[in-house]
Amino acid sequence: MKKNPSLVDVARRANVNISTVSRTIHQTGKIGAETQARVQKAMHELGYKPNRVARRLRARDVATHLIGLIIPNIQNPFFADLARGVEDVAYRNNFAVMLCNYDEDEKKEHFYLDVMQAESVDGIILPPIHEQDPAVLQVVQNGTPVVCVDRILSSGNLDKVEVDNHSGALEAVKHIIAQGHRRIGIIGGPADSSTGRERLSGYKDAHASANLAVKPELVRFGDFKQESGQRLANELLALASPPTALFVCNGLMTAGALEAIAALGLRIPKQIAIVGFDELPLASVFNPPLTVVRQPAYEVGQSAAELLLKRIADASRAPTSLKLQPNLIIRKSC
Amino acid sequence: MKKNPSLVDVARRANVNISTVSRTIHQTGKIGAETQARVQKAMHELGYKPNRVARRLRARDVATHLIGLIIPNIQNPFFADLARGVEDVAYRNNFAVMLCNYDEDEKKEHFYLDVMQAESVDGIILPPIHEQDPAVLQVVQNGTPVVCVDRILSSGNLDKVEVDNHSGALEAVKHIIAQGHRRIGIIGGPADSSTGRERLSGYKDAHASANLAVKPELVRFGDFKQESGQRLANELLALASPPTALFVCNGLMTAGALEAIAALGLRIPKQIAIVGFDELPLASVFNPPLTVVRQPAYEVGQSAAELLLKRIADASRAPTSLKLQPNLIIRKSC
DNA sequence: TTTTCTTGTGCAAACGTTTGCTTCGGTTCA
DNA sequence: TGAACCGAAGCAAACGTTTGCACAAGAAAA
Repeated sequence: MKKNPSLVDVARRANVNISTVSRTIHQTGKIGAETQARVQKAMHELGYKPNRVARRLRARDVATHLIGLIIPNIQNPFFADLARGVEDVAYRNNFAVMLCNYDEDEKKEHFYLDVMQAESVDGIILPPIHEQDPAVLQVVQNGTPVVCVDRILSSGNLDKVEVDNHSGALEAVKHIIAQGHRRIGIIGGPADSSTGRERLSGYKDAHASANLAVKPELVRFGDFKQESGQRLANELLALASPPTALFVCNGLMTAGALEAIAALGLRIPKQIAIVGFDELPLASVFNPPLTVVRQPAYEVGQSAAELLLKRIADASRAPTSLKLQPNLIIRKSC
Repeated sequence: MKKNPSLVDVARRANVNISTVSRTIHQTGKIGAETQARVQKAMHELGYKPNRVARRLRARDVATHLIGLIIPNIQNPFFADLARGVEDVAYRNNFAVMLCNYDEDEKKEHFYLDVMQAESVDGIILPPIHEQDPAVLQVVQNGTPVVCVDRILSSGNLDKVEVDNHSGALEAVKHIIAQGHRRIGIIGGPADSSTGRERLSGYKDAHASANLAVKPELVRFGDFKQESGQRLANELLALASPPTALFVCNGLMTAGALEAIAALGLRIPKQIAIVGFDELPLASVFNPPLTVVRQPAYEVGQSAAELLLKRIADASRAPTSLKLQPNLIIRKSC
């Protein structure tokens, strides 16, 4: 294992003290021009790369150029897009991103939260697993900047970026109703997630504004994974009087529901109409093309990263809360 | 910023030396039973969490439980699956994963390679951007364990996990030929990537074994992103005598090609048949369901992580090279 | 000439670990 | 009664930075 050159090596070669080298790198303090040149030369010759670990250890109070991103599931295209948004902004600002998946598993979320603190990242971006997550609050109290995305935390005065789930769902279900549907099944998210709740409330409000009663048997709660979409769609479609349209609250579950529909041989939209949350890679070329609520996932990631970077630069700024608008893309599935 | 408790705090509270605390944690050296108990108690009361940064700084020669994963694009489902494979294995072994996207951009790849070395990760998993990537070799020479996935490095005797691209493409194109097609367009990957080359060679060999000539105008090279799939499909389909079938060398480009086909209003498979590399989320419920070469992406990630962990544990083991088989899933698009 | 600023540089502490070495009391063995 | 050993715990160095402080030498001010 060849050791990387350190400050000491550079200093020795340039015949100066390590502090001079450090100050040359950071342009802090007064250093004579020709000394700087000598140091630069030595660094170059040795191929010196600062050791980020040592830097982080020493300077708790200084930006270490590392942020953490903890997401439920990288296989969900929504989060993949979001992650790209975060990463692109980070890269432009010379930050590295440490990305972890918690897979909707609270234990895993906590493990990664611990890891990130132990790595002393400059800040963390995450969708909290549910609205009162004491572990996240704990981190905040420790002084680590946190930006919530997608899902929010009920307590805690934090920077956050969310999507207007209520209005997205409202618009979608209004559209479904406008197509003449009266029995509309919903495959929702977990009841304790803010996104799940808000989308459900949009569904309910759309019913209310059309003077339609919500039928409890048409309301199901999934876990945002594909399998639950399939299972719940099957349950709904097996009802004595099944829904004529389905509103599915995320992309993966929509894919699952589509599988169920395909297996049953039902025709879309005649026998069963469907509107899903989240754009999917093949949605526009699907046959029929899918009507979906498109979330600006990439932009959510970007904004969150920008907010986090601002907070890292200035811990005292007032928390900002952004709400991005989704948009209903009407195609042929409803 | 509340400071996390350190070894010193624990030691003070338990009335012992920090070394005793450290040794209690790692069960190294002889520590009396009641001392251990006292230390445990103190750690618990203080909520002590070891500082990973300090640990990494101190112990260059000891596993620091952090591995790096550098991938071209997290928005490509193949890599998302692969990443999950890596992450699951890592998590089971108490390793954290630092994930970065280089977006097929060499400068970005190098930036992240630098970052990971500077973070002194225990090892790195990556698909090299092309076959002779000096930066990667440099890292290897520095003594950092590296496992290549998906794409390989021509020099360097490394652990690697690849997919049998040649046989996957061969089988797929043989199937296309067996369906009666004689003019088969290929939308390939970059010519300097091993995956691109191998898939192309499978395409050629399938032609050869059927005594078919490869028509140069039917061979196009994309960049594994969606846009290029769309553009090249349009080019191919605009030919004076267009292909009757398309073989598309990755999932994102397949989605792009599908867009082009949909825009042209062509019917699959009658007017244009299509087989793509990579399974896609909606492929099985697509209309018609897509015939694809499924790559065991998750398993590639798993195996790579296992290999890397083994190498971290024992630097002197002989490099292992794994080749996983893809399988052709015949559905209705060809 | 002496005093007071600059300017450029070095010294050394600190961050939180891990670990080789030392120390110290107590057994065991001759 | 020593010599030799052993088990338990402490001391201090090291990892590679950053940074407050000290210091020397020359310049400016008195």
